[in-house]
Amino acid sequence: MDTEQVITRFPPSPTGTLHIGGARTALFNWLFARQHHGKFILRIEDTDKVRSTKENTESIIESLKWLGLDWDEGPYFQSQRTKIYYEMIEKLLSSGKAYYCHCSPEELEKKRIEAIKKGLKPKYDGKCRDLGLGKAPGAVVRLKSPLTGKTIFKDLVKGTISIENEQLDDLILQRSDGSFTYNFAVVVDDSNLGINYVIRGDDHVNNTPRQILIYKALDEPIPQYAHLPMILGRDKAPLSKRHGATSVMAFKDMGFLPHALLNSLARLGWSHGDQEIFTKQELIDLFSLEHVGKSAGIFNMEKLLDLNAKYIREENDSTLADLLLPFLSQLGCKDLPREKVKCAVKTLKARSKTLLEMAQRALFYFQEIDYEQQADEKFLLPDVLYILEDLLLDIKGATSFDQKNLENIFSTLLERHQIKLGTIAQPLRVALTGKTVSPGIFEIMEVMGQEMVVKRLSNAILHIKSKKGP
RNA sequence: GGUCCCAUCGUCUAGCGGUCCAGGACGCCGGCCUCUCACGCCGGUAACACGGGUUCGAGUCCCGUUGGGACUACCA
Repeated sequence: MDTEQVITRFPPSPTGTLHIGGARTALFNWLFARQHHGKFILRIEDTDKVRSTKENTESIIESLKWLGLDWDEGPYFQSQRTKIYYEMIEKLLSSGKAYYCHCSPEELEKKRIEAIKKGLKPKYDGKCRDLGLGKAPGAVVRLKSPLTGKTIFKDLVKGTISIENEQLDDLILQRSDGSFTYNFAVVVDDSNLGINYVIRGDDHVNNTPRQILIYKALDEPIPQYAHLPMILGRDKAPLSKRHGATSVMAFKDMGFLPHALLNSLARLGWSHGDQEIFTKQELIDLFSLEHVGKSAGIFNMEKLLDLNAKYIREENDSTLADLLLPFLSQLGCKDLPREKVKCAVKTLKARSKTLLEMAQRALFYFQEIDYEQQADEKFLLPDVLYILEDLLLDIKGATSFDQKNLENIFSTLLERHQIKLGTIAQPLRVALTGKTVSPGIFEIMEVMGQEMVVKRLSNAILHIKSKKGP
């Protein structure tokens, strides 16, 4: 009975797409809810009519789905919940916890500037606080917050935080145009939806006391708070657009596996001893707010890359082939035979950090090749011509084309010419792929198949001959 | 300016007074493996911001300094 159900929430604002900071906040809320068999609610904070877009909302939802962070309720839209806000404003007004203020923005701005000039805190002077003013055009509703005392709360990651109430001013709850401010809407929504754990970014710590005051005025239970440290860019500045691709969808497009991103996000700020790799279930079981660090961190791209490579290596070929197809298609290879893609994947999974990289490396299997200039100059030389010609004969005569048989063909060829594999491996590699780097030559020949190998080898031979010139 | 928060290798971090001349991971540098590149394996590089306390003993507790960040809006 004492175990109240845990209810968390993720409230993105559709003024932009979901970036990794938001994604981590969502992840921690999701983990916490899942671990406690509670509820995770999605709420879209679209009260900023000017900057919010439908596209962003859709993109955020798509990102969350891609990451596999499913929600139990919502998405709720703040823009559709105004009725509740009106009711709560009424409640505060009638109980004397809030009041109308007739001060004009201009008047306030003037006072602000004067206060700053005098070195004072630029807060509202409480002019209309006890005037008992009524509703009027241009009036706003302010919270009548306590002038003395302290507001204290126990943050689950930062510890006890306290602030003198005199530092806080009578903040506006409802604007003169009738719309509601962020701090008010959040409290009303969280309270209304039964949110009892608020896990959010560090940038909200200073808002928390203000929000607690609203809860108190509303006479509603105050949730538990956990403030996560910020994620910084390379330059140690808070993450923003100028740090390049930070949106979750950009990571998808770069060829990252959702779980790799999730794992890497989880380890930014949270830790479980020395463990680096976690399955989703482990994350759910082991996550703990107590082990969330207090200091901001820089997102480590190299580490993500490494994790992604690890997960690619461990993923099965068939799944990878499905994931790879769209990337290949993007690069101009459409309608490929899935089986062949799967074989290609097998040769490339240990050497690709992202799906995009894998697709690029796989291109020679599916597209006409060009010789890289340096590779051509260094390896496609007349002195290996006779070996390649001899090899071509063997290849043409091969009755089966699996790796085992290819290796046999080669060992007799090497024997016959008294050479080592090393002498023809690179020329052959360039002949077949156009590059000096590729999976093992027996692997790629098997995947390419006899016909393609014959063709590329013949082309290379002609190419070398043409070089000898007249 | 005021208020609040933060501070261990380049980066992410372990560390909840002695087991730490500080451990793991990524990166980087060597080596092994080897048909190239990877993978894998082995080894190396590198940090408790500074100054005072408290204590028999401090990376770990307290205070200060310095340096970061957040908030201070009729933005969210």
